[in-house]
Amino acid sequence: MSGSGGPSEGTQNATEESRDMQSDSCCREDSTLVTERRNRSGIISEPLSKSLKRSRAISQYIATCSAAAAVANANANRLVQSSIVSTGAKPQTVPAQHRSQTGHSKLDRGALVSGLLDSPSGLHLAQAAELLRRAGMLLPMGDPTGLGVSGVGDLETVSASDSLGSVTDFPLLSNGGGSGFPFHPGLFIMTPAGVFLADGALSHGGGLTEQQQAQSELSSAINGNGKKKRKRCGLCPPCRRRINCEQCSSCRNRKTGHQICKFRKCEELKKKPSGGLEVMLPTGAPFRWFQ
DNA sequence: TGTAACGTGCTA
DNA sequence: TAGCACGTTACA
Repeated sequence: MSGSGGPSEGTQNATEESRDMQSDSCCREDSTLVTERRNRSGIISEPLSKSLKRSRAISQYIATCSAAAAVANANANRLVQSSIVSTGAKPQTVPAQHRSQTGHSKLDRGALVSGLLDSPSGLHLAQAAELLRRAGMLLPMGDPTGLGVSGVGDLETVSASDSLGSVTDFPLLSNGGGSGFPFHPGLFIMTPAGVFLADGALSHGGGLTEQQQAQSELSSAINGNGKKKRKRCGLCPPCRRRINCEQCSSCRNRKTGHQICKFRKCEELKKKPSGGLEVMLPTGAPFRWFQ
């Protein structure tokens, strides 16, 4: 709005920034870039520089970086397909191109698992998984990527028996072979802030302290009436970016704008909180839990 | 207590 | 509808 740099400059900055973002957050942890000012969070305030001259559109950047998540999703597909069967959604095959260009092997296990949980629909599957993990309730170790799909929406307690007829609608939730998810869907409470465990769920296992912690977060989310501040997903390319461009309006107006650098703005937070129960499957197909 | 950053209303 | 400004929240 200030137009200090002129429109064309802003565009170029964006593309240059994007190029940098690609190399910075996607495939490497290049410490050579981080010689600039850092805040205590490790965020670098770095003016756009010559290092950004080889650039590409942010959309390209995002597409490329999303490949890492795509690979993770591909792994998850096998597991999610059983759910897809009940929804009619058609699985997609991740292009081999994505597999070859990701270089995501540097991602640690946690990030990979989180990637599997990441939902482009703005839902907080990663948060839900974290809560589950804390409560010692995540899927058996034999299959760390064995994740069910879950959806969030307005504050709502979900009863699978009421809405779905039976747990068989959730193949991954079936405890039949000992590798399924051992909890009834009705034990979950879905809120705009994420998926949480309902009271009874925590009595099934896990350390008491962590149960209480998860329960506390549950209460917090509920008492907040869904108004609780959303947090950055930490998984999307912008979130993984650690450099403030110092050029965008948010950076320039940081003191008054109180906004994060536009290039670091979480993709999930850009979206409006979902009001429905629709989630995006790793296959890219929308999936509505109920209705 | 300071900083970072989300939510939201206002304005162009 | 996007961007800005301000209030507010979260966290170290």
